[in-house]
Amino acid sequence: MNARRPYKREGEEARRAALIRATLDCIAEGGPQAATVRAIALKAGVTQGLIRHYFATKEELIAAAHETLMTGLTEGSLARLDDLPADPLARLAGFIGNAVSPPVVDPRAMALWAASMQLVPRDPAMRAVHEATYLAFRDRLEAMIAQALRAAGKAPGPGESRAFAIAGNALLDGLWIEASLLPEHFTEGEMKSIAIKAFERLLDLKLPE
Amino acid sequence: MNARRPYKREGEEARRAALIRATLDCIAEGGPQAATVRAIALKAGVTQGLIRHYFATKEELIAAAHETLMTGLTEGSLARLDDLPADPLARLAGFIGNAVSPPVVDPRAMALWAASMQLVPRDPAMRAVHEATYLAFRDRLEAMIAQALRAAGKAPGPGESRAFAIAGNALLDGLWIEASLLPEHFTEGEMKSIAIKAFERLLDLKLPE
DNA sequence: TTGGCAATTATGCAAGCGTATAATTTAGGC
DNA sequence: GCCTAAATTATACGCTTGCATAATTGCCAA
Repeated sequence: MNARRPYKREGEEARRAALIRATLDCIAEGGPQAATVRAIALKAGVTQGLIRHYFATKEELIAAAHETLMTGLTEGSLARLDDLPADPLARLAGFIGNAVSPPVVDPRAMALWAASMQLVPRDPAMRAVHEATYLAFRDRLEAMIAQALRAAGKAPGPGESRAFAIAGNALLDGLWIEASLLPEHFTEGEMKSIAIKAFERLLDLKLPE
Repeated sequence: MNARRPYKREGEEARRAALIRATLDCIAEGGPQAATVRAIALKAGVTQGLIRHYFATKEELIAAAHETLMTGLTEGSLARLDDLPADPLARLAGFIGNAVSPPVVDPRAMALWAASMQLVPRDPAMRAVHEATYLAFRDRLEAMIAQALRAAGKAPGPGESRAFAIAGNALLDGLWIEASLLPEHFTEGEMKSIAIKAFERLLDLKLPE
């Protein structure tokens, strides 16, 4: 008579977080097709039935994992801003530097991001999450750009600010992808320098560092 | 007594090409998980058993499809370069405009690209293909930027040209992704205008159109 | 100490998957 | 016009998947 596996009760938050972390690990290691209910449960140290207790469907778990990933990436770029001087130009420069340097630049994160992008066009939930996180990031960038320009006495026109944010966001996205996908083609310092100089020319600003 | 489905014999090349095309269609429409043997066979207008007659395993078919996709994308972008005007400034502007407008901007291409990106960090062959196509594209852009700058009497410094190409490539990639992923957030004209203006400021150039 | 309830495990199921193999049809050489 | 080899269809098998449900266990209140 095999004894039933012993277990510990965990708070709802902790369990959900553990399941999401296990999901992201599975996707990062073997792609979305490797993130089966059984594999996720194994990695999280629970049995598969528990997943359905916290997420009505696997799709729901995947969407939650995507949201966690994206907000994590966004916050990674914003996290160390508090260490920088309040000067708007230094803040913008620091933000740009963070976005194209480790730990934001990371092959694992890149693989997860690519997996998510693939789902966005056909899964409404994923699309909504992407839209929200994309706009949140872009709005932060737009505000920072506007403050930096004002600090330099070059207040942007109404539509100009939006265009700067769209282009700046695209620039950071592209550099992040390149740095994450082919890291040995660039040194960390080079990427940072290219990003800062590109923003300087884009905004006609002199940025510190 | 149901009659057995009638069929036509096709040349090996044609059948392999049809199966690969059907595979890419399936991936574009429903992601890799939708590219099942049965779905591919249905879309190709054959029965599933035939697939194994041309490809020993499904993995082999997927690999062939990815190779076809990547070489097709590379050749497509290189071919479009020849259709552009000879004047360096108009040439660069036209190239930028094309890169952020249909048919280059295309949800199907985006989905396929995301599926490939996902494999790059894990699969050395995919990584090699990506590296080669990325560098080929970037080198072409670098040459066009250098010619445009020279035409405007602003020859770039040695390291400057590389930095412009990396940043410009990142900018185009990012805008292409945004436009493909959230098309209703931008009008075609807006994206084109943003891209051209961003390059004008980045390179300190006046571009036509 | 002990109920009781929610958290967790355990088991089962139907559907879809890739693959194997046998049966049949097509097309071309003779 | 038939005969043969290859192309294609048809069928079946074993496995994995996501999901459902029953059985058990851990924990907290009383």
